[in-house]
Amino acid sequence: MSTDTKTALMNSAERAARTRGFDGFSYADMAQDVGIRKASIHHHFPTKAALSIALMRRYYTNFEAACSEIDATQAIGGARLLALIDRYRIALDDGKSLCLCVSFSTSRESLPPEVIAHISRFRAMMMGWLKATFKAGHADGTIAGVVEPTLEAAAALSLLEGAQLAARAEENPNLFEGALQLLIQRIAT
Amino acid sequence: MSTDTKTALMNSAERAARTRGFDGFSYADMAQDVGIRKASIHHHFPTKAALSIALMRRYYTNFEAACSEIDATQAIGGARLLALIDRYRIALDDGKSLCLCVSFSTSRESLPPEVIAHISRFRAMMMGWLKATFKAGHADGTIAGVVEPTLEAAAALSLLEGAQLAARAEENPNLFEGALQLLIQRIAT
DNA sequence: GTCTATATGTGGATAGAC
DNA sequence: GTCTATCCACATATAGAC
Repeated sequence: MSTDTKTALMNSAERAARTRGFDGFSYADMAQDVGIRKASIHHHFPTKAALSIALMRRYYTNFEAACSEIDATQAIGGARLLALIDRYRIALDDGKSLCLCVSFSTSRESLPPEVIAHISRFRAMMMGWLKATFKAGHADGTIAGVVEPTLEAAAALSLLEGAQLAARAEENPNLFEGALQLLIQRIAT
Repeated sequence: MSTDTKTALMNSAERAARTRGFDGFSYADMAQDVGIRKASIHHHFPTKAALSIALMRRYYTNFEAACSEIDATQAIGGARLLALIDRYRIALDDGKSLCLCVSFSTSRESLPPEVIAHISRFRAMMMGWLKATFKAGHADGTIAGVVEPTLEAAAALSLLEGAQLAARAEENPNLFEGALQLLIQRIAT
């Protein structure tokens, strides 16, 4: 099926983008990874800009679905926040990979406006989810010391992304844990 | 003087690396920026790897000096932390530029081992300085709620870098402010 | 130290056969 | 949908004149 090749290409590209940055991988890399010729990739993604848009779109959709699933499976604020932290931890892949958003932010100038817009949408979505989660955690008493949910959300998002970056910088997942310790300690289990 | 050209090249390269990433600029860009031919750059920096080492070295030295200067001019823990935050704010350049360390972390695979080692050294230096600063701020009562300085340092460093990234993602310095609000509120002035 | 000229590789992208 | 072949722009890097 042709869909399989397209998905395989996107998987390869996403992994590459998140480990080496958008400017750090080429069609040649994807071709070798997936096992087709690089010219064939253009049939699925005419330009690299188009590929970046598809990647960002899929990433957004998946992440939004993951947040919804957390809400559906976890009723408590603290548990929800822990689940999100866990997702960022897994995305880190032992210090080798970053959130696509983080990776794309550095390569900003190489990306089409549509991707930039999508990054904003992604961040807005995360901010909204985090704000609601801190509010819930404050209400049910499972997150300590919450005064202003909006400020908590902004700080938490930067902390999560910064912690990923720290771990990536030294390819050491322990740095992610260390950076998040204080936040995790505020959560009652 | 030849030193001036070399410095001009490093300034151009640092700016480019911090705004577009290490894979996002070329000798051609530097040549145009500084006003010499790209072949001439190789006289000062034989390879791009050598350039990256020189950039990281200088960045480390400058930042360490800045931290020392903060210690020399500010006696209070809270004031020191505010001064550091200010330095990160300035480095952000209205959402256009990142800490060299942050930018280099994403391009990890394109960099020589010596630069990777230097990034670790940079982070260790910052962690040490932050830990001492939180300790001082706790002792003199100018930073509220400090329990474990080491954890505070790890969280603060990730927060600072993540906040820069957030602001860079949307080229909006307000996001840096928003992410740091909670931390700043803990500082007595 | 800077230049022109050039080597050599690789980037993304296209044309057209199968 | 995938291939071979090819284009063109640009990357880092070198040789050698001035």
